[in-house]
Amino acid sequence: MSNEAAPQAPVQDLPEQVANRRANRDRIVALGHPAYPNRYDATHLVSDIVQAYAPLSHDELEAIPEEKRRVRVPGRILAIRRMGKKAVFVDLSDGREKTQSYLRQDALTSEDWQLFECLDLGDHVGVSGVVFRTKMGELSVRAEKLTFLAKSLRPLPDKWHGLTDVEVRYRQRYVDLIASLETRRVFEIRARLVSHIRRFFDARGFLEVETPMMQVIAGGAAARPFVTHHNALDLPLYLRIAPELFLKRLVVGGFPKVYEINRNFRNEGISTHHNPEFTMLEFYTAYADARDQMALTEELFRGAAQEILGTTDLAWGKTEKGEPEHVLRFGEPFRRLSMRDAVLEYGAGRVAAEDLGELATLRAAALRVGVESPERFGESKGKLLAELFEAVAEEHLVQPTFIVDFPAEISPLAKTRPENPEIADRFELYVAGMEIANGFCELNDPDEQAEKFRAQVGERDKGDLEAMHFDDDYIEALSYGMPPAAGEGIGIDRLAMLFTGSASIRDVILFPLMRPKALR
RNA sequence: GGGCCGUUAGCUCAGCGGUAGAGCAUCUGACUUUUAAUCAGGGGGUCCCGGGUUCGAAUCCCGGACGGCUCACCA
Repeated sequence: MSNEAAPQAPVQDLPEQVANRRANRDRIVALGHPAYPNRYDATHLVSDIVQAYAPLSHDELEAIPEEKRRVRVPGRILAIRRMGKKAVFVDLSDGREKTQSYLRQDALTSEDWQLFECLDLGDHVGVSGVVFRTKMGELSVRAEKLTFLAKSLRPLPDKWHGLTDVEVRYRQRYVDLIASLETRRVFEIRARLVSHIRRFFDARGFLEVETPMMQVIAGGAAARPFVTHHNALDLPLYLRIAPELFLKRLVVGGFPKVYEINRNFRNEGISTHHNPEFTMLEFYTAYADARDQMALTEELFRGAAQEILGTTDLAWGKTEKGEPEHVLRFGEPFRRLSMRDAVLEYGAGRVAAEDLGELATLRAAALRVGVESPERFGESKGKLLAELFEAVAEEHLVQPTFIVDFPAEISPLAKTRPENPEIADRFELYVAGMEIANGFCELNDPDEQAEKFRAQVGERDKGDLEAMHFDDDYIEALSYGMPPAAGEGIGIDRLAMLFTGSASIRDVILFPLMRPKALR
């Protein structure tokens, strides 16, 4: 903003309400008040007043000496109800709760009354006075002194309908937050979720770490990265698509339990389930396998729901009547289903067991369920099975379900089952038709890992932009010996969607990526 | 990227070929315990942008911008 000349429009050219507010700000300054003072000596926030005094009746309040219920409370003005020239009710908000203040001309100095005359909806003020109940029973602060705290130069959204323009809600989240308690609730729940996760892992002896977000090789997942450049080193760098390979280096280094909660960046499409930057929890447990991680995951989700929402039954979706379409039951054991069985169960009538054996029959089945040009997945039966799964089963996995027994071909960082080298010891958790978590027993044989990297490089040479690079340094790390370990990634944004009943990932990200409005 | 839908006052919306409207907000006036306060009156518009059709376009057609949903891709 500072590099462009932003000429201030003449007052007469401003929108009417902005011009009025600027004029009021000038008047306030003329009355001797700073327009934007540095501090206010508050005794209570609005919520503190509600908490402390709401339980008390009119008589109980009056029984308390006035000097014991004298407060100084700051807040944003959300409503002004004038009762003639000499009395007025002003609603004050701290963002969370509201309380009203009763201003009488004869209880204020004439200077303070003049100040009141210059106030607009949205301004911040401090009210000093005595807590009481009106004859309508409303908890109020009878103002004795008024302090100006900050001017709002723009009008707030409609007090009744709020802000419904989705675009403005995302672009100007601060306005959304002012206007919508529900939006505020979503982000409070998200914060409590992250906080719960930290406490959960800390309590179990996991060490929270931070690993590079800028990487020379963007590894640990199949995705296209963002590219950037370090000037002093003249070095191309990638924003990470996953922390995985660094976290496992730490397991090699002797931290048997580590976790990280941080941003990943993937240069791919945007949708109701995808934002280019998203928050991922990854955690690694030495000496554990996929089965152990699944148990830990159930425990984490169940405890979080109980603590944050007070129930393990989560409402999801809305019917036409406005009732929840589903109740996600986190209290019951999560179903476990092999990818193969999921395809057969949800593709019943379209896909049969004998289709899954040969390349040709897999391709035919894929075509039948709507996968376009299945030959683009090459000769990989594993990729075709995964495609079938996504086409046929994914959207139906509403209740928490672990999909297990992934094809080894699409799991280049995972160990295979001891009894079957074609099946990875891997799982993904699906809830509400979304992939929420992905975990597996980590491949720790450096030679086998090198082999799988080479196969990935082969895929990349054939044009798969999401195939992995060969990471020499990671192979070297493994060659020092990594204990058996299982790892897992959990998408925090999607989990927050489940916990808040949000249909779009943009509703749980404060500032989702938006295309710039216009380049001037 | 494809399809469908949306963009009108600060906000929420109506108007869909014939002089641009309502509620809230704003301004003026009445009211010293109201709470979506009430009552009376006034002001406020690049109808997203650019073309076209028409005597006449917010409205119809074409192109574009931004957004939502959805399909494709992904986590």
